[in-house]
Amino acid sequence: MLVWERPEPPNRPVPSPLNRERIVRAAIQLADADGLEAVSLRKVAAVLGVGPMRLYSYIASKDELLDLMVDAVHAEIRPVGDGWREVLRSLAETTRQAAHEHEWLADLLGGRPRLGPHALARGEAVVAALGDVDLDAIMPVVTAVDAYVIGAVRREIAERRAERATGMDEKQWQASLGPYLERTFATGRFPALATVVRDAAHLDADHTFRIGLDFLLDGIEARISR
Amino acid sequence: MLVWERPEPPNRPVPSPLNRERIVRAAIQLADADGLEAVSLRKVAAVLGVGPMRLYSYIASKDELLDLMVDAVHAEIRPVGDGWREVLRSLAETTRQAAHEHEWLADLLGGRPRLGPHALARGEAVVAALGDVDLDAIMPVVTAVDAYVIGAVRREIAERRAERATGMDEKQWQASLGPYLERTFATGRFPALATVVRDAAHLDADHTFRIGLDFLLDGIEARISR
DNA sequence: TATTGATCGATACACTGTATCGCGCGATGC
DNA sequence: GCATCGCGCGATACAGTGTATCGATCAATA
Repeated sequence: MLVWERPEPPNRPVPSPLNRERIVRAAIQLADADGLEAVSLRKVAAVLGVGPMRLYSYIASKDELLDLMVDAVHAEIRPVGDGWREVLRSLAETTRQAAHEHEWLADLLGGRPRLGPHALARGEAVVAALGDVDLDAIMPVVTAVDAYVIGAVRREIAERRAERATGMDEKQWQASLGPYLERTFATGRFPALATVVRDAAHLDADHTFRIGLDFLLDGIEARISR
Repeated sequence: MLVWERPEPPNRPVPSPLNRERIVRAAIQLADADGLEAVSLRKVAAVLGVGPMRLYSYIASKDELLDLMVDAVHAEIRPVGDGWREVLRSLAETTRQAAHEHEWLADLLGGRPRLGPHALARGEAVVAALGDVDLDAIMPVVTAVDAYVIGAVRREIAERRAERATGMDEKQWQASLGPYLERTFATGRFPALATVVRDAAHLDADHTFRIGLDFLLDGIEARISR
């Protein structure tokens, strides 16, 4: 093809000044909008106006990008309060809140060791605020609270998604799950479970989370102050 | 191409009698051997000597297959014991054990509502064994224990994998993580955390799990018998 | 026996993460 | 100032994914 009919190379848009922060922000933006499965290296690169391979100068794999996303969110998690109990409660609540703002976090929490700077800074803040706790008790206590929060948040987000999947509101959800459970319970194979689901009081997500957390904190208190 | 040179259609291997159970078993076998990312519909189908599309007569999507896998494992989880405390402890321990036998379970636990027959049967067994607990307290209590177990197991498996990834044994792990943490702590940005990691007692996975579980059960006991 | 209907699975599609490697550009040496 | 070198970038390629489509095939029916 002759020069004349060959188009000039597009005058490169000022080569996007890239860095990990911009990449991670783009990825988080995609995940916030459309969930974790909307995060592909191609889409992230597209948001940044860049070819996919460009990202590999900054990360070695997609998993690393996910690690960076999780660590970035940990920058928002800073427990506050006086005394170990308030600190741990705050740790749990702020983590849960972060997962509400970034539902994809539920998919990632607990999936890989958190060794990034922001996660470590969070750990530092927690440990520093736990000065009134015996040194050897700190790790088990924080680990236990972390475990509870990870599991509780996962369950909560999973349920929320399932609700949303059937229709938009709780009505549709009950209209679709209710009948299934009703039919299943009608078989008589789960009498005790049926009684609980049908007759026991139902708590909303907030209360459920807090009650479980109270159980745990009560138990910790009993052993700590012993 | 003339008939003469065209090969006869292979005399069909007795069309594999398929059913969900066989499909799920094949998928679990793959996942046990090489992790969840080794489970693709093509590979599952190959194990069964069948085309990939054949599976869609039995499941509507891959997610459904994963749901079936999780439910199948729940058949193994049957808490035993006398009194609510033993039952809940057994529930936690057997779930953890199942995750040790099927590490991929850690990736799935808590990710979707568990409404399958085996999961419900597990729920029935738990609730039935909790006859000594107030009806309205059962859901919150079981939910809390479930949350703790999900989070604790995820953390534990994640750490185990990270260890395995660096080398095979704990030596290599410490040789690779240790220096990183050492260098990071050397910056002086995480003094409290550094003290805990360096000076506090370190518990193994079993103890960590049990201590957290004890915290929780103690807290539950305090509120239940009130 | 001819026709219909359902069923099965090969093929195709859009998309993924990432290895490869030729091109083009900036820096270096003459 | 010019030629050469080296290197980094990113287009292309590859192997794999989940699943929609739809033609061929076979059993059941008229």
